[in-house]
Amino acid sequence: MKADAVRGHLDGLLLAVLEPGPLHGYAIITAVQRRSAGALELRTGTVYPALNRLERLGLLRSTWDSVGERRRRCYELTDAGRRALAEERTAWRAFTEAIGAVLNPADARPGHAS
Amino acid sequence: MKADAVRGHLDGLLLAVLEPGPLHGYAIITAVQRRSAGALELRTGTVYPALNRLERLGLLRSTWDSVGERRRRCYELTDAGRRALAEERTAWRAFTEAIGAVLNPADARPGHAS
DNA sequence: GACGAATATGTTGGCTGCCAATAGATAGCA
DNA sequence: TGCTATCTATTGGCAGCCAACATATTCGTC
Repeated sequence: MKADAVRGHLDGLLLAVLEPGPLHGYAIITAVQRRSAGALELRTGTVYPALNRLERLGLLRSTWDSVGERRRRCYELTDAGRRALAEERTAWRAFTEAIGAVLNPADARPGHAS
Repeated sequence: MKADAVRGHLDGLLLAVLEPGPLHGYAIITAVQRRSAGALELRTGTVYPALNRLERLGLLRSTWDSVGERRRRCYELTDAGRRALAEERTAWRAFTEAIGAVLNPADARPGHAS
């Protein structure tokens, strides 16, 4: 996977891994990596600023929680975040259909009764 | 479709619309637009520099052809271009599978016997 | 014969947004 | 005593697409 590939789709990834429940930043990175079978390795310089931005936008809410002396910042989806996630999924579908239609015009697209 | 969406996938689009046969720049833009059902509207400032770059890379070959007084620059795929297109398709598949797996983890993916 | 729209090719500057590099702290293990 | 994993965070850079601009031909139409 070439670097920079997630450009424009990062927000959706972050919102998606937070859908099942709250996670802290480091766990978000490993969750994305695990869910993508190792294909997507986000960097801290990518994730932490993005999480802050999403919180400023009201899509996430964060709380500090302590495990012993270690502090973790846990993020969870807000209602607006869930709506945004739904929009990201719709946009992703439109995006892949548009690019896919150009890249593979002869697609049989089975199961799609037009 | 948000602007900037094709970032990282432009080369594949250009190579793909040239697969059936040679086209000039303006026709390439309309072809992408038509194939994507209007979703992708590439700009000249995006396409012309990209075509030049792809020619420098040896993936395209261009010839000037004249229709009356008007001059058109027609691009066609080279062998290297066809190989690059195949790679772009493979990369696109890996990309959509990776993002899709994170975005829609519960995908039933019918027909895929794991 | 003038005007607009479509056809056709190109360049320049700028901005968005991800990444590499860097920094620093705790915890567990050998 | 180190080494690795866990955990958070900032800064600077730059790739790459786009908006805006510049220019010319062709065709319909008024």
